[in-house]
Amino acid sequence: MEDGGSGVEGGGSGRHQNGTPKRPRLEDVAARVGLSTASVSLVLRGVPGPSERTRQRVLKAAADLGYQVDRTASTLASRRSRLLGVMVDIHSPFHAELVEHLHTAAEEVGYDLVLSTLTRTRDERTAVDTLLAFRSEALILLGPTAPADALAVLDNKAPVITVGRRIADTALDVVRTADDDGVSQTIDHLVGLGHREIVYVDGGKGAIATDRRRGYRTAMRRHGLGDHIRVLSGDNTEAAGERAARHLLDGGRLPTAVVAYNDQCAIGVLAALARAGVAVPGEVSVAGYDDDTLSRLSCFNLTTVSQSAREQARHAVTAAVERLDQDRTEPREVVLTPRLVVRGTTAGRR
Amino acid sequence: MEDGGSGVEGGGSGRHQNGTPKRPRLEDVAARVGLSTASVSLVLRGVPGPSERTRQRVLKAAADLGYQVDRTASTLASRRSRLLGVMVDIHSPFHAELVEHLHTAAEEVGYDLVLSTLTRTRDERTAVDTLLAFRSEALILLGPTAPADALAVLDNKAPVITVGRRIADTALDVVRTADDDGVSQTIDHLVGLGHREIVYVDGGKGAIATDRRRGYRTAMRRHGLGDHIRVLSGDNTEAAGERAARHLLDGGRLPTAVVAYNDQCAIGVLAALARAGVAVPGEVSVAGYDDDTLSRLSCFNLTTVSQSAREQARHAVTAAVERLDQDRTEPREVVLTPRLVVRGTTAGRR
DNA sequence: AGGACAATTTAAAGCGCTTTAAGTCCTGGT
DNA sequence: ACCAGGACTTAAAGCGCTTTAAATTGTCCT
Repeated sequence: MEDGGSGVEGGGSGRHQNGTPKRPRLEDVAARVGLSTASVSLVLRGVPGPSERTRQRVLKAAADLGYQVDRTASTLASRRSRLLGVMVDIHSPFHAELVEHLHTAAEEVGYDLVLSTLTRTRDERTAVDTLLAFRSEALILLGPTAPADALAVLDNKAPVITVGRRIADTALDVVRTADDDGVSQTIDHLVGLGHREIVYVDGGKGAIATDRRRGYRTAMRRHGLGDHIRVLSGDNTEAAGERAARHLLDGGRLPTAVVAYNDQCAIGVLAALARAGVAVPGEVSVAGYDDDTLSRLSCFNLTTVSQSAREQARHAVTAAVERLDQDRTEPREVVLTPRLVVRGTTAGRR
Repeated sequence: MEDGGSGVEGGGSGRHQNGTPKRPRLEDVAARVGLSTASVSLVLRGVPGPSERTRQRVLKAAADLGYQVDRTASTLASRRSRLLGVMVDIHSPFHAELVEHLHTAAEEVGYDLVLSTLTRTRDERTAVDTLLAFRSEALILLGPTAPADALAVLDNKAPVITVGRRIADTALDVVRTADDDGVSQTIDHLVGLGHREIVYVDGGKGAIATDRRRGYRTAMRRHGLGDHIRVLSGDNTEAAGERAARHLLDGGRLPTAVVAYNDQCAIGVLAALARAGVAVPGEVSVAGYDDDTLSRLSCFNLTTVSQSAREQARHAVTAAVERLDQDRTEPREVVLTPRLVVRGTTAGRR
């Protein structure tokens, strides 16, 4: 009861004016309870040692003062930021999902996230430099496009965990799904429904596109449909899907199914077919990839492939923690199996 | 030429192992050129004073060492983080756009951004605490839902700039667009095309929804169409749009135009109408709000209202800078005029 | 040569916290 | 009584940088 004063500070007392924020420091809390900053620090971090009585008083004082630890100071002092730097493309719904799960996974192991985003005017280099400036202990890069050797150099500054992209023979940690497997599952599904003429709309020359295309080819051959393999050029846009579909429509005979590189592209296909009066899935079945928010819209209800964001996020965090706290040094590649999500755009042959 | 050594450090020399990152410090750079850390600091920050020769040598040494300033240390030492904390909903395409412009605007005035996102398990409180822990000098909150008084309390810790939401009589800075005006423009457009029976699908009870609804009512009356006012309950989801449209379809007589609270909702309307074989815009015109990525998809090509993300972002950063560097203390509210984007879902009455 | 003055450079004191080694107090045991 | 040992506390030394006041040079006059 010998505490000097109590209760919340007078309203508005801490108002920032003339650039004098007056944020309470550890020392202020210490003074309030007549203890050293060392003890207060111990209590606030939950380190065992301080007595129960001290603990209570400190906690109360901190709450009264509205004390909040200053990360910059504690990072500097402890030589640990407990921060995982995450590079994301803020326009990607899939990245959004990953970030969501990264947050919960990181929290469980006592780490925080700092996000740095790619934009039209902000390249990967800038984004990563920002993460490093914050003293991130590890870098989780979502779908980086930088060349493998650049990533390897980066790895010298902080462990790099690449998510969603295959990287040939490097010492980096990689978490991804088997893209070829995903497309393969789609083909199996379609063949199972009786389809034979299945066209694939390509996604360009990236590592991911390459894998998905391979998955298509391999699966077709496996089903003895090597002669029906047909790849139309395209990319990850709706426009590409439309173009491909129009090409098919102009070509006279339509295939019975179209598998697109991703959902955006698939939706372009869908739009073009609808405009031409072709029934989906009545006359033609269509499938995408990514399980984008788009694909779930009831007006599309697109059959697609889900990439298990949750699992990828957890593995990425685990990989980081192993590097940081369990000094693992050999690289690890985690390849997850994607999951086919059958919705309304695929059906048996008429 | 008296520099000790030169060129890039041996490959992989800085490898982190056993948690010993060995990141170069200012002192290392200083030692390399035989100067004090004070001089190096001056050069690296571009402060005038150091001679040209010193400048060159320091810059080279820093580059050779791969030196990168440690934000935590400089923030602590300078008592300035030059950081603007931004709270975003990472799933929102509109926020994504805002962030993109916030980045460029902030960079122009020498500030950096730190992002903190809302997720299903991460509330506004947590997000804001994180921003404060990083010592953000101002908080830019995108579409916060916290009550006005909670925001006012927050404002005592750092200037708060609320974006995209109206806040009644507080001392906070607000940047937003006139939601009522946006809907109003849509109505004007439709009336101009000859429509009279225009139904509005509501967005619920938030501040934004209220404004938009009011815009609808006011505009209808202004055109002498008070008798035709008809508001269907709904929310910000596709499902709500479908429900509303089905209600209209079941009701027998269709209106000639439907204006929805937002694009998601409008797309639900579109889907339901399409399923029922109603031609858009042939029989019924439809309009949304937000100029969502969705609305631009050629398969929707939705007439909608754009919220000028770029301008809102610039104003938000300006407001923050005025508070921080030009000690403005009176609150400012910036209300921008939204812009109607006429696309393919609205047309003259048949 | 001597001194005033401008141009550079730097010593040193922190920023707000963590951490380690060193206390300070009590309890008991003997 | 006295001391070992446990339970708490705390003094003090940084972390990697910025910043201010002061020191060091160099330059130019008279």
